[in-house]
Amino acid sequence: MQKKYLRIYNDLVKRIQSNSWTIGDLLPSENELAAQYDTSRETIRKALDLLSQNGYIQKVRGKGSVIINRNQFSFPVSGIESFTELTEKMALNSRTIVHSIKYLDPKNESMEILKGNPNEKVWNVNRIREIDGEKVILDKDYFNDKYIPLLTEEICQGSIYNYIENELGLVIGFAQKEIVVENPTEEDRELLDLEGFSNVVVIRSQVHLDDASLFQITESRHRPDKFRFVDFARRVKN
Amino acid sequence: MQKKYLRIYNDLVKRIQSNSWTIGDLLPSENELAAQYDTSRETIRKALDLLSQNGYIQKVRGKGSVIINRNQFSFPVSGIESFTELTEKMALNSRTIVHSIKYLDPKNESMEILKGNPNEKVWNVNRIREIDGEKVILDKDYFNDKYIPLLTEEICQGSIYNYIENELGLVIGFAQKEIVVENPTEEDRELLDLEGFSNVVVIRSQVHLDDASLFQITESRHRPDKFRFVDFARRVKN
DNA sequence: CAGTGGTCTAGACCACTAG
DNA sequence: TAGTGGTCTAGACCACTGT
Repeated sequence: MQKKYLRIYNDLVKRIQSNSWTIGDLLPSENELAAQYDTSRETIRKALDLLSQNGYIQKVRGKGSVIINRNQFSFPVSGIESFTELTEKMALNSRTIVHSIKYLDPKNESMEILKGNPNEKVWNVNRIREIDGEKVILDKDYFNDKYIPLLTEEICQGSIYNYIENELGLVIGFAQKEIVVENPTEEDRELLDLEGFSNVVVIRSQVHLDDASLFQITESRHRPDKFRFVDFARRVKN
Repeated sequence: MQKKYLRIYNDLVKRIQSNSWTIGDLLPSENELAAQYDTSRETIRKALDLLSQNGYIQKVRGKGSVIINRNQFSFPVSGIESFTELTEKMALNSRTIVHSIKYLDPKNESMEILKGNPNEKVWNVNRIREIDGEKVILDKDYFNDKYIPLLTEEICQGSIYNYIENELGLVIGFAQKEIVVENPTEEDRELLDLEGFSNVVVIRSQVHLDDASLFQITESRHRPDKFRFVDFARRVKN
C-alpha cells in the first residue's frame, strides 16, 4: 500500500502535465479533492504542499491553488541530481573518463572534514566529463570509506549514486553546496579543454546520508560555457 | 495571537543558536515537545518541518531529530534575498549607484514576458553596486507598472524590495532563477570595474507575487570574484 | 520491547476572497 | 455571504530504531 498523499500528488502531477488545466487555472478546492480521492483534507493538503514545493502550484488564500509556469526540462530544481541523471534528462551526448582512483589517508589533506575516527580513510575519484567530444567538467569526489568500502573503475564509470543507493542501500538525505568562480588550476588546464577560458565554475558540496552523517564531499569544476544552474525559490512565510 | 507553530519554531531556533544542544544531539521527541509547549503533536511537527527545511535539523525515523551543521553567515539558503539584505548580513562596505531609470514600452524589447495587457508599460532600472570602492555588480530590473506605478531615484537608491513590501504592501511569492556565465557586454565593460576579467556571472530571475502573477524580471551581472551562491538541498522523499 | 517519527482521520474555528 | 485555504486538535495505527 503506497502512501496516499504521494499517490494523490503523482496523480495530480500527471493531470497537470497532460494539460488537464492550463497556467492560471485553479485546481479543485481542497474539500472537493478530499471528496474525489475519498480522504481527509489534511492528506490532500500534504499532496498540495508537495506540488507547491516543486513549483507546480501557488496557493492563494481565499481563492484556491493556481497552476503556475514551471519551466519543464530545466536543470535541477534546487535538488540533488547526479551527472548521469542530468545528461539523460538533457539528452546530451556525453562520456565519462575515470582519471584516477585513490585510497587516501585524510591526515595530510584538507579532508579533515571527513573526520570522525582517525583510522578512517577516504576514497578519492577524479573523473572527466566529455560533452560532444570536449572535456568540459572535472569531478573530484571524496568518500568516507566507512560507507563506501570499495570503489572500482567499473563503478566509477557508471553512476556512483546509482551504486550507492541501489547496491549499497544508502539513502541520501541532504546536501549543502556552494558555487563560485575561480582561476583554473594546473590540473584543470591539463585535464580539461579550456579553450582559452580564464575561469572555471566550481561547485563544492557536502552530501549527507539519511541519518545526517557526512559521507561525501565533492568538487565539480566546469568550463564556464558548460555551466547552468536553475533554482526555484519560495518566500518563507512568517 | 501569533501562529503557534511559528512561535515554537522561532523558540527552537533561538535554543539551537544559543547552543542549548550541539551538532549531532537529538532534539526532545515530538511527544515531549508537544507536552512542553502544551500543544498537539501535529503542530510540533509543523515547527520541526520548518527547522528541517531551513537546515537546522534532519529527522531520522525511529531515532529523533538530529541537529545538523548549518553554515551560519552564508549567502541565501536557496531563498529570495535582496542586495541590501545581503550586504547587511555580510557587513559589507557597499554603495548603490542608480545609473538610469526608464519607462519603457515593452513592445520592441524582449520584455514581452511582462506582457498581459498590451497597454501596460515597464519600468527599467539599472543600478551599479560598489563594494569596497569597486563597481562589481550591475543590476538590471524590469517591473510591470501595473504593480509599481512609480519609481523615483530615491526609492531605487534604497531597497526597492523594502518599498514594494512595506510601502506598496505587495507580497513576494516565489522566484525562478538561472545562473550562467557569459561574456561581458559593452555596457558591462563601461559600467563595471572588470579588472581584466573576461567573464561575468549572470543571474536572471522572474519574481512572482503572492497571487502568482509575474511582476518583475531581473538580471544581475557580477564580476566573477564577487559572486558566491550557497544552496541547501534536501532529497525529495518518495 | 518501548520509544521514535510517518501517515491518516474527522472534526473545528479562523482569515481571506469574491460575487 | 458562501467558499477558499490556514491553523489546530486528539486521537489512531504503522514502520523503524535501539536495548
